[in-house]
Amino acid sequence: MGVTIKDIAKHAGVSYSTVSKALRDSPLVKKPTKTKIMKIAQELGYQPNVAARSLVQKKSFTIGVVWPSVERVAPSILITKINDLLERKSYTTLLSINKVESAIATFNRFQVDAILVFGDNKTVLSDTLIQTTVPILYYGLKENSTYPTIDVNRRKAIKQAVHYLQEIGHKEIAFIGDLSDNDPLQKEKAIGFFEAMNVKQASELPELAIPTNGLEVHDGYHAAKTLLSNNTSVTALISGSYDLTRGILRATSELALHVPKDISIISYDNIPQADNLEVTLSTVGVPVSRIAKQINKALLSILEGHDIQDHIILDPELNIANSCAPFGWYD
Amino acid sequence: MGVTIKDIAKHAGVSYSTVSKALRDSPLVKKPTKTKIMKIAQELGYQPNVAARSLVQKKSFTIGVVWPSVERVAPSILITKINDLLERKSYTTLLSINKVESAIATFNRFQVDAILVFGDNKTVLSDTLIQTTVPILYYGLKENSTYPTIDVNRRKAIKQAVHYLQEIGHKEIAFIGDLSDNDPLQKEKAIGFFEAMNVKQASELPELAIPTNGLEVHDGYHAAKTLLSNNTSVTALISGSYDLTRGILRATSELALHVPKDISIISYDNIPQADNLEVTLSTVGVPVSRIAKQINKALLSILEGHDIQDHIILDPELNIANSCAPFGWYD
DNA sequence: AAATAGATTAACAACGTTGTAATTTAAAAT
DNA sequence: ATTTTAAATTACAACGTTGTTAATCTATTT
Repeated sequence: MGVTIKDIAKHAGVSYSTVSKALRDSPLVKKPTKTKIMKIAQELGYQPNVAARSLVQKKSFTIGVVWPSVERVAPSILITKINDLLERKSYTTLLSINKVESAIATFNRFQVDAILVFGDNKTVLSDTLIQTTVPILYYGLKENSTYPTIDVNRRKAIKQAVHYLQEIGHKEIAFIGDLSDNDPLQKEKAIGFFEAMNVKQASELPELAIPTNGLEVHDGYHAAKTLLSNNTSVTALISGSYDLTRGILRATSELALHVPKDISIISYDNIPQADNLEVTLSTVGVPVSRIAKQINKALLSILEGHDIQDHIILDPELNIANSCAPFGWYD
Repeated sequence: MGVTIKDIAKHAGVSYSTVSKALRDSPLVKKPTKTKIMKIAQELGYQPNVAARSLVQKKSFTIGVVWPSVERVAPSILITKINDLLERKSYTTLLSINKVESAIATFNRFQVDAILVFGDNKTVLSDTLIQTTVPILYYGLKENSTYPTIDVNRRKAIKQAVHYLQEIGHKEIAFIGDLSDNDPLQKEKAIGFFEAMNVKQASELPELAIPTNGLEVHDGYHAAKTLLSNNTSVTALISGSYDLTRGILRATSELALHVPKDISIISYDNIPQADNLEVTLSTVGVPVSRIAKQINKALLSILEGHDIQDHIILDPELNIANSCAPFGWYD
């Protein structure tokens, strides 16, 4: 069925080992023969057989990505970027949406050169449970992994937001986000808020820590609407996610509140601005592009056989745009 | 590095070909030896090498899925289901998020047994452009593919919706959806509406064909709000997508309109009900589970070497729940 | 006890590729 | 013209697995 180097060899009247070398652009074969062989390969539509190649080379130039939760949007932007970055180094990425263990087993059988696991804040990745000869990199909650891991400091991000707002004079700062104990990822953000506000838990800030039922646009809308209809003393708002923020902005516009004149808003976020909202958002978080670069770097370092630092926690950055104003600025 | 059958052979004191047979559960090897070998394989953590196996068998028990638009939610539900279905037949699916051509090339090199391409209503899949020895199945707009294809009859779906509403007495039926020419997928739905209403284009139904700017929740909300605030003669609504419907329902609830008392709503849809909305939605469309089954069937048939019917267009079905009431029912 | 059939196991080529060693060819130096 | 040296090509083993064929072993039958 498929065209092999032997077929090319016959057509070119050379040995198949010459063909192999020619196609890999080895200096061991003369230019003219090389070009002749290349041309024939082209014409025959030759595709190198990965199975055969990786069998002898023990390398497949492929990265396996374990991605158990296809539905989430944020990681898909990340994976796209990483894919692009790796492609430039002539690596191919292959995704599996199976359960972590079975995905890792599959990738082992396929002899991928490295495995990148996207953690979904539930699955714990412990080296005692997993059998792999392929190096693994984990992107997700550091607490969930005993492998080299890249994580994001969400707690610090929200703290930064609080401090920034305080610096520009705000006192009554509210946080809208998932305050439940279910999602450790979201919880980190809440803790960041509590710590920055010098309290231990939500109950100490009943009017400033606003819980949502979920992370959808509507949840933000709802929370903001109830908050802003009741408590008018709040001058600044921190949103736990981009979607929540979109809902919040819809609420403010319905209530005829101007951002940042009537209220300052800063959003947790690490995805590039998708919509064109009325205001450009001030945000805090680690930009996806930086996460992608970091993962890429770690991956390449692993591929070169280096041992990498076990846990890398990325520091968030403050991105000041137009959705915050100093307290009293418009008075 | 990895454990091979030769390692197992040494430990067991048998030849490696016996090990191979034992692991494949061949009747050519005795029970006791078989179990002994199995046990040793277990202990050593043996993982069969796909490269070697597929090299000799010319089969990899793997399906390559080309998935250029990771972000979209609908296909991810589908891919998950297909993955599950194939897993039962001991096939593994591997996704690529690269461009169609390069993804197909990759999968050819990997010698996958079949390729499933998810069309994203832009990319055309023409066999004159693509080089592959691996059979391809296309899921997407039939117009975009010269390969065996599975598509969904969106036009018919909307027609069904109109007819159903007419049957239960409605006359003033509006359609909320993307009416632009950009997205051929959405356009099919609009055409379905026009045909069922016996007109040629949107301009003939200025008050019933309501265009949206996009397909997000908010777009549905906006369209419904303007429509229902102005034209009160409309008694039934067809929504072009599930997200739009969610927006529409928010609008009706804000306008204190009761569904289905004040207005009947039927939604185009082929995803399982995600949210628990106030009413259970009457929908029309091909259920994902059926699409998944169909794709699975086609795939398996291809894998067995059968030639399959070139284009399969799935017929939508009407799913009657509680969001529609006969005209005048509550009078 | 010898012959024979049947059941197990072992040997080995093959899959398509690469890297190394061996060979041939061409060029340079005598 | 012959040897030496370098360049270009070829031969061949190896990667880990499977399927086929050959070689053992073990009962059975005579």
